[in-house]
Amino acid sequence: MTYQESLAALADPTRRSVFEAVARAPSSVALLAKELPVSRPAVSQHLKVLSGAGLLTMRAEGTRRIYAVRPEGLADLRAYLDQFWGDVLDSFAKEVHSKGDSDA
Amino acid sequence: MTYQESLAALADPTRRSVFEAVARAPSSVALLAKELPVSRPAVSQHLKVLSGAGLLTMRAEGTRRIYAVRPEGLADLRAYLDQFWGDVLDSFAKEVHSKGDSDA
DNA sequence: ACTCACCGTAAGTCACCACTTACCGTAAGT
DNA sequence: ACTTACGGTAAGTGGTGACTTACGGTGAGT
Repeated sequence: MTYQESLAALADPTRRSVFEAVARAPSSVALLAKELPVSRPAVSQHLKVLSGAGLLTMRAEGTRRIYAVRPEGLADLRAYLDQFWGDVLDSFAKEVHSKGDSDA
Repeated sequence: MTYQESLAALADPTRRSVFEAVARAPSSVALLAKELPVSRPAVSQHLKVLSGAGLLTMRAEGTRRIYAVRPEGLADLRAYLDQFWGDVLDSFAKEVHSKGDSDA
């Protein structure tokens, strides 16, 4: 149901980098900010968006917040894309019928 | 390789509506503009972006341009998402090892 | 040849968003 | 108790992009 937010979240290059880094290995905010060309608050904001889209989960560890990928978020997005396969195949079938003559 | 553009293209709600309409059935620009709450030029611009991302194909039919979904574009996006499953599973494995004690 | 429908592009405007600096709260170390 | 590291939020700014109207160019019908 949140595939819209997921798409919007992953559309931004920097935010996608954040997501990819977390996917490689769960990490803290400061650590992510160190390996990315943006400030720590920027990373924090991106993590908020990604979490809001259901793509990440957060776990507190002292003052650190460890972010990790939430597989269900990825699954939702995949399901949205897969939904089109049927439509596309139908469209192709109709195309063939309206143009081709190999009816039977 | 164009999954970045595909994500950016599908991130916009209106443009996603255009894509979904085309997925239901290949259509012309004017026809799409009729069923959407935006002007014809806006639709035309969206179609340009979607085509540029490799998500749509175009076929001329007189003065009409019939747009249809390009399955490979969808496949590329799916492949990008699937790429993370391995990473996520690895992360989980490491998480278990660093926290759990059921080693053997 | 004229007209009409279809469509892409140019130019301009407005809203949104990614980023920064500054600030404040909180948990751990000494 | 003090200091230090960590991180979320507020406020302000610049750039990008989605939309509009206006225009030009092309193919089909008469």
